[in-house]
Amino acid sequence: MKTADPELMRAINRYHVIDTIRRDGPIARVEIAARTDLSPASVSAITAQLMEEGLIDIHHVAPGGDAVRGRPRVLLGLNPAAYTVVGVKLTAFRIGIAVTDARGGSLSSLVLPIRVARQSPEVVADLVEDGVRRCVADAGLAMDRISGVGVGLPGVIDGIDGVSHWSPVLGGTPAPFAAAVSRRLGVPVLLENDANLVAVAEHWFGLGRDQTAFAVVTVENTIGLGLIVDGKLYRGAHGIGPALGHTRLVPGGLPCRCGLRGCLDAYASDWGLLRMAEEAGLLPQGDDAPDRIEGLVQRALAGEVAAAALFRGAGQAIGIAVSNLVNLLNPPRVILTGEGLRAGPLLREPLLEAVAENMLPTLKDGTEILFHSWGDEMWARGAATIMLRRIYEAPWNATT
Amino acid sequence: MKTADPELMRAINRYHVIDTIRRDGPIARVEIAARTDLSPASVSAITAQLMEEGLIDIHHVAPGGDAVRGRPRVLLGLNPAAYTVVGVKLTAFRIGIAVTDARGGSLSSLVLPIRVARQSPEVVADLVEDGVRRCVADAGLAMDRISGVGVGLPGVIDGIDGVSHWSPVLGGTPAPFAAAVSRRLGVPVLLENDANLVAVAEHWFGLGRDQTAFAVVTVENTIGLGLIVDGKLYRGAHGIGPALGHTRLVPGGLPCRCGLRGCLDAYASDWGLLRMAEEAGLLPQGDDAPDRIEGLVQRALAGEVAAAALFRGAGQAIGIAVSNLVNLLNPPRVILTGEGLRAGPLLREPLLEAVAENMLPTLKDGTEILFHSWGDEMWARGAATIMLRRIYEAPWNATT
DNA sequence: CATCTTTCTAAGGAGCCCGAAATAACCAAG
DNA sequence: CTTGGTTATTTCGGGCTCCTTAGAAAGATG
Repeated sequence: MKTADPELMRAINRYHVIDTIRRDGPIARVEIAARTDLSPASVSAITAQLMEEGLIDIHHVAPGGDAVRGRPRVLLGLNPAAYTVVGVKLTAFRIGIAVTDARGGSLSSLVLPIRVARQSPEVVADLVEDGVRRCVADAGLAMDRISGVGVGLPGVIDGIDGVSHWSPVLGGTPAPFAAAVSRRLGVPVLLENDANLVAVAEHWFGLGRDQTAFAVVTVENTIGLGLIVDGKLYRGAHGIGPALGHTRLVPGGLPCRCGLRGCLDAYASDWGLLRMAEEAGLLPQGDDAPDRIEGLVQRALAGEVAAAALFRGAGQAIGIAVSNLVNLLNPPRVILTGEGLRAGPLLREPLLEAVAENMLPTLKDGTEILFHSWGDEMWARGAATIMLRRIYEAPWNATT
Repeated sequence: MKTADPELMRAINRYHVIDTIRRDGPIARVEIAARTDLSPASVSAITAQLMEEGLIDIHHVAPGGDAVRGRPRVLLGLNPAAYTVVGVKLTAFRIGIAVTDARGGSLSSLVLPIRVARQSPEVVADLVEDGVRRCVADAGLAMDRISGVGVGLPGVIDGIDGVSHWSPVLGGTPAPFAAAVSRRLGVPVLLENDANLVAVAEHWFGLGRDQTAFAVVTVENTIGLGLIVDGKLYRGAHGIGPALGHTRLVPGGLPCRCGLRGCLDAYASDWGLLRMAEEAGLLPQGDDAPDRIEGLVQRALAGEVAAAALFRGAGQAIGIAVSNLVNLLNPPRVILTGEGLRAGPLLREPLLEAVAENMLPTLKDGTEILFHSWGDEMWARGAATIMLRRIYEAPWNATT
């Protein structure tokens, strides 16, 4: 057990300072002191050390608060150049890679349109290695400038040990993927469920910046869930995070990849939509090429009734799952995101209706449901963020 | 924001010491020092203060650890007499009251067999007042010896502000019940969802003593859920805890008290069982007197097929909900408890089958499902515990 | 140049932790 | 009964960080 010694005290105050700078952008020392209740003297000492380490830097000098007189405030901000990290996102169809700075800004990016799911984890690790080396070179950097790699992928992922227990991308056998990639690249690698990754990114850079607890639902090839509780990523047993896609929605319903029946995934994920479309004769049997789901979306948006019904059903299913989530856990905010929202209002409206219909009336006032559409850069931030978390991690986690 | 100063440091270490004493029973100072990594000097100082405050006391003197030589260890334990609190449990049929000491030991108890649900919150507060005064007198104490009252009841309860937003006991209009009782008795009153209360009690005194995260499912007049995450009670928005009873199990299924359809409560709570029994012609229409559900249990245990089917169905429904909970949140341990388990194996077996059938195979190894049957004294401990939590609360919650 | 605000530096004081030494309590052998 | 060995607990001094206060330096305005 970590005891509380002066070192921890320093670490806590240091964390408060960094966190304030992160949250409230470029900010003057006096202002930090006011918000953290630390004395200006302490803030000065801490920021001096942070600057020496390169974690923060001087953004610019601005005239004082209300009055324009007096010595101008020196605004401090996170130093983008403090760390360079690589974000990797694995989906069934592609490997996305981006090199980002410490603020989540993208230095270079790369997409490998590869059907990852048919390859063994060792092969995937090889592909990731090649892609990362390429992308780092594109950014004009050497590998030794990279502080770490964050890999996000759907499935049951042990983010602490870096093991994929079950994933549509890496298969059903436990794969120590983080170690595999780390061995190849010679830098630390963190593996994380993609929804967790998004949750952390939302917490640092997105709609969760000012929140201490919220839920993120990702709608993609699978339906994922990330939870921030008490400002920290929620993990269940053994480092495995939460999952929404395999809640039983319809007992004895459609079969799902996981071997169970009636999962949300079978009704609302890309995978499930394709299965249902095949079943309904809308699509021929086939593999899961990315253009198939795109085609289905286009047909639905163009007004094809049967296709539209699928997306409406998916929206409703997600809506029920979200309302269950709200009834169960009552998070103050739920952020919906992911490529699966591409069907737009077609999916969104039945989703919101189902939420309204199934949420306990008592909870309606206290819960926000938000949509957040991301560009490609945002998941890279997410992957980058899980590296940053290592650096900035709140110290009192360590006390138990 | 609370800054980290020496005071916080002390508070953290003090908490670690108390927590170690709580967990590992009567324990010597050297042993505390070993487990907390604090120096013997610090442990000595902290325990001296705790003894002065009366929170802990000397249990007895035992010969040293392995060898019998040397100065004997002085074993320290929580002092039962440190605080006296009253636990109150409200259900639809009765008010249970117990006076307990700081270790959860019962000094006196009382059950008022009153159908609480038909009375207004103000009347219920009057009844609680009378019962508490009686029970405290029975214990041979004066009211000014009581440090506080903890009230547990089912429903959507804001445990921070002490407001019942929706409850089968206090109705659907927000009722500031904690304030109402506190005004009458002149002592602090905490209101809490009964499942939260049980979760905290399990954490302090029961099957969650050694755990830092687990879930408690209570099966009674309603199905409740309490979550301990990171050693703390999980609360959603606005102090309202989680709830399992109103997850949608069967879309468009049986109507539930909450106004929705297909809730778990409609299938597995006492309330739902009675409704289904009436529907099936097993029972005449009637109110919810406690003997009705008891009668139904007896008939089922005696072999009446239709009645038994109801309980099997309830077990299955709970099993699905629990597996959803596990698939969703993956808590390392789930503790099932409550009077609703009175049907025994009749309910338990289909429940465990449904869990086995619906849980993601990957999670099976990491999740324990336990049953914990309580006597009446245990909920009183629960109610008492929420007072204790005030006293012992982990200090680093305060830093954000 | 006077004024004003921010930032830095320095000194004094308080609380905590830790290590070392002292003390306490008991056992066991002589 | 005494004395030495052994382990637990307490006491004490040094060192760390924090806070406050005060003052000086920096940088801008008027």
